[in-house]
Amino acid sequence: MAVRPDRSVASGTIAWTQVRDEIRARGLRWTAQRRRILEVLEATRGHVTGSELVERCRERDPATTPSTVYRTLDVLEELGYLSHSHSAAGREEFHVMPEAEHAHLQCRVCGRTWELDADEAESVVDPVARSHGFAADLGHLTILGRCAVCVSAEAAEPRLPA
Amino acid sequence: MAVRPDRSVASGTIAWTQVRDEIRARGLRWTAQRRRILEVLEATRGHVTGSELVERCRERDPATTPSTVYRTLDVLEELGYLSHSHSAAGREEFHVMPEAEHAHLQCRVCGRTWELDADEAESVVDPVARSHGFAADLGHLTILGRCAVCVSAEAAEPRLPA
DNA sequence: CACGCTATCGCAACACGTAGCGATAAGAGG
DNA sequence: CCTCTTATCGCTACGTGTTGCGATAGCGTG
Ligand SMILES: [Mn+2]
Ligand SMILES: [Mn+2]
Ligand SMILES: [Zn+2]
Ligand SMILES: [Zn+2]
Repeated sequence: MAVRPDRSVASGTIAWTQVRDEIRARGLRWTAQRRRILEVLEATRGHVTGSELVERCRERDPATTPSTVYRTLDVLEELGYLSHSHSAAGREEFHVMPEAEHAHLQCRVCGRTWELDADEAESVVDPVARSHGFAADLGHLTILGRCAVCVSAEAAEPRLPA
Repeated sequence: MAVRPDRSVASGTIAWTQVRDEIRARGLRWTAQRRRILEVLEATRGHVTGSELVERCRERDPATTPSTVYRTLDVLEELGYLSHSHSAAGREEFHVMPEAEHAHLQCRVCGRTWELDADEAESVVDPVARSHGFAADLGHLTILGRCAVCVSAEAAEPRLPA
């Protein structure tokens, strides 16, 4: 559904003049609120939650309303400028224009996360593509579990050392 | 972390006398509220959200409090009698004593879900086990995407038929 | 530039959980 | 059966989003 437009800028950076034009071209409207959200996104790297973005918008304009921010994030995701996955807690985490689609690994013990590049993510979902004809949304995928470090820490300390 | 005790009952059924005994053995307490939640779970098949369980408890006792239900669900999951994954919307979905650990496929277009048996789920997470030493939590895994039916429907109807 | 359509806004109410707190009661021990 | 410890309860307030609605304001058109 989400269309990913071509981009002429460095990866990880939103070309906001392009966003503005595309929004207008679709009969949507370029508003001060949307421009502000885009500014915040421009200054954002990596993963962010919606409430973090609301907070950052409020730093620039205390009058910022959460519903406006969340609705704009929906629009931008629909247009392909954002994607999201879910943290272990189930909360949405937005990715600002990831240079390439990637999936995630998150350790439920230490909380650290890793990104799986497109190739590796592809090899993960290959079995379901073959057996079910299922077209997985790689960017949405987060695999929860225990990382190598935490697994071996558990093995070393099977019970509380009395 | 969650310990999965041996069970002598049919799969998909909670042996609530065993839950009671295990709760007491751990210094926890067997209360009327917990018994009621167990009764509701006994009558439940497949996947359920927390709010659905609150609602079903209220049918039996209108005085049911959400926080009590959610806290009990946490306890039962800790003890290994429940597991949860997340729907496309990110909400928790509980599985009552699944006969075997299984992962999920969910179509974001039609909403249907499929269960991946343990073998298939294993083959999905095998690449990350090999390359990262990552021990994935299969029961928590939901792969979102488009099912075979919806993919071919899209291909057949590339644009709105004018 | 003024007009009109309607997308978007802010607000208030709601939904779903979570967390802290003082009161209650489970249940172990005598 | 009484006592004591403390796990659990219900309550309230909070956090994070979502939704419906009436008012506002983009922006395409003449
Ligand atoms: Mn979860
Ligand atoms: Mn999602
Ligand atoms: Zn870890
Ligand atoms: Zn489908």
